[in-house]
This record gives sequence, structure tokens and C-alpha cells, in this order.
Amino acid sequence: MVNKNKTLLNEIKEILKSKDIKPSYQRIMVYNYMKNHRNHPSVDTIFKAISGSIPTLSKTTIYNILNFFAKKGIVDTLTIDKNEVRYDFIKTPHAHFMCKICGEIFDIHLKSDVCLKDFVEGHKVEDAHVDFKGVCKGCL
Amino acid sequence: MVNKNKTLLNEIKEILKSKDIKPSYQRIMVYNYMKNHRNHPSVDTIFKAISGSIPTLSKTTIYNILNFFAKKGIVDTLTIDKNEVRYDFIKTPHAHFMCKICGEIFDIHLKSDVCLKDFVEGHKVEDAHVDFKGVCKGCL
DNA sequence: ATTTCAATCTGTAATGAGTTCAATTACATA
DNA sequence: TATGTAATTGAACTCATTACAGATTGAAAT
Repeated sequence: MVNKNKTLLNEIKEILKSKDIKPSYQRIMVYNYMKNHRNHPSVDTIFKAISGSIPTLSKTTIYNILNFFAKKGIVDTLTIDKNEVRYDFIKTPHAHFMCKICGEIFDIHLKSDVCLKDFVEGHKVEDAHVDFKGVCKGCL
Repeated sequence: MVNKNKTLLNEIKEILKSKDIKPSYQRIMVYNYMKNHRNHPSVDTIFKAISGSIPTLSKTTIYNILNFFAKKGIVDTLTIDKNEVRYDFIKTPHAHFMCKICGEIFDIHLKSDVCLKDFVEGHKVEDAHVDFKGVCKGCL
């Protein structure tokens, strides 16, 4: 088990190196968290989750790493929640649904090409998001 | 001119009354601003714009009024900008483009039915938004 | 090994949007 | 005019995020 974890972390190390990112322990742990938890976490959620493994961890470091990962195209920055930024491990384009009651964000598998445009009305598109808000299945 | 303004403000008064909203001077002024400025303003923008006409105006009042207007379906709450909430006078469904350079938000006239769904994957939809971010025509 | 240097990390302080709350004001009705 | 409810005000507060300066790391050079 320890060996298996070590192997997984080494894999992440290689992934980061291949993207020209120095694989610090903190970056590896954030990447590992994002890869294994598709819960659209906030900075605070990630901090609480991994600070146990890194006693000296600073929240500022999580901010730095996520901004850096966003610039490198590893995570997507979701502004669907007006209280705090949420982050998403980048995969195939999809929409999001945020519950106004419980705050959870769900992936929505939507057939739509709006996320694939390069330009809209003359403006250069870098990010595209389709966001729904309401009451989720569980809270209904 | 003074008479014409007075007529316009009286029209707004009637609109608010018809929606079961007590037409205070502050509410009339915020409604008037939103109707005439389609620039997706923040609370601060509106405050700066109309506080000249209402010397005692408090920013808390703008927050109260906009939240109330949102509940009444008069304005739409845009969370596209992670720094501050922006507000949109509700009209026919459309998408938005926000420029990462100048911060301006543009209306995008998009043929898409994603905004018209009542349910997605079992979740009850109350709001739907299609947001683009990038570099606007002017900043390119 | 030691030095060097840049990149990264850390923690504190500052910023600023948004909320809370108690006191004041406005307004409709009796 | 009196009364009660709703709306407004402003100060204090919360809390996510940023700024910044000092400490640490790690790789390359000597």
C-alpha cells in the first residue's frame, strides 16, 4: 500500500515534469487531491484535506498552486459560487449544476457546442462555461 | 426636461407597484439606472452613479434593493466575475462574455436552448447561464 | 562538499466585497 | 395625530483573496 502510493505520487511527478512544472511535494499533493476528488473543491476544502499530510502547509500555497495549475490548463476555475472560487480537474467539456440549498456542484453531461467556440461576436474566447443553479435531486 | 424625467420616474413607480414593490425613491433610482445602463454594473458602480442624487444613500441599501429585485425577477445575478457580483436587467435569454483585460461584460446573442430547461439530470433549474471569458474585441 | 541563485513556500498583514444588526426614518392606515 | 410596519442607514463585522517579506528548497556551478 505504501509502495503503491509512492508509485502513484511518482506518476504525478512525471506528469508535472512533462508539463514543465517543478514537482514540489505540495504541488503533487494538490494534483493528487484534484485527480481523486471530483467534488469541485474550494481552496479551503483542499487545505483541510491535505494539511494533515503537510504540517507546515500554508493556505497561500494552495492559492498559488491552483492559480498556477489554472494557467497551465490543469484545472478550471469555476465562478459559479459567489462566495468562493471552486476548482475542477479539466476533462472533456461539460456543464455544471450548483444546488442553492446544499452548495454541492454536479457535473452535467450536456450535448452542446457552446464550449467549443474560438470567437464570439469578435471576442476571443479562452474559457466557456454553462452553469445551472437551483435545487438538486437530493434536496428536492 | 424636468417634466419628462418626472414622467419617466412615475412610470417606474407604476411598474414597481404592479410588481408588489413599494416604490421608494431609492428603488426607483436603482431601477432607472438598471433600465438605462446595460453595462452589467456592480453594487459599487450603481452606488457611485446615483449617490449624487441621494446624499444619504447607503451602500447597504443598494445590496438590499438588488437582492430584492433579483428575488422579484427584475434583475439577474451574474457570478461571472470572481471579484464582485454583477447585475443584469432581465430581458430575453442571452449569454455573456467577460473580458479578462478590461473587465467589461458584453451581451452575446446566442442561439441555444440550454437556458430554457426546467430540469437537468433530475435537478430543478432556477437559473441558467452561458458565460465566456477571454479578450474582447477592443482589447485584442 | 560548498556556494550560489532562482523558485517555491510560509505566515502575517492588508484589502475589499458582502453581511449583520440596531437605530432612525418614511409612509400607509386607523 | 397616533401607530405600526417596512425601508433605509451606517458602523461593525466576517471572510475569501492578495500582497509582501523572510525562510526554505533544490538544482547547477565551482
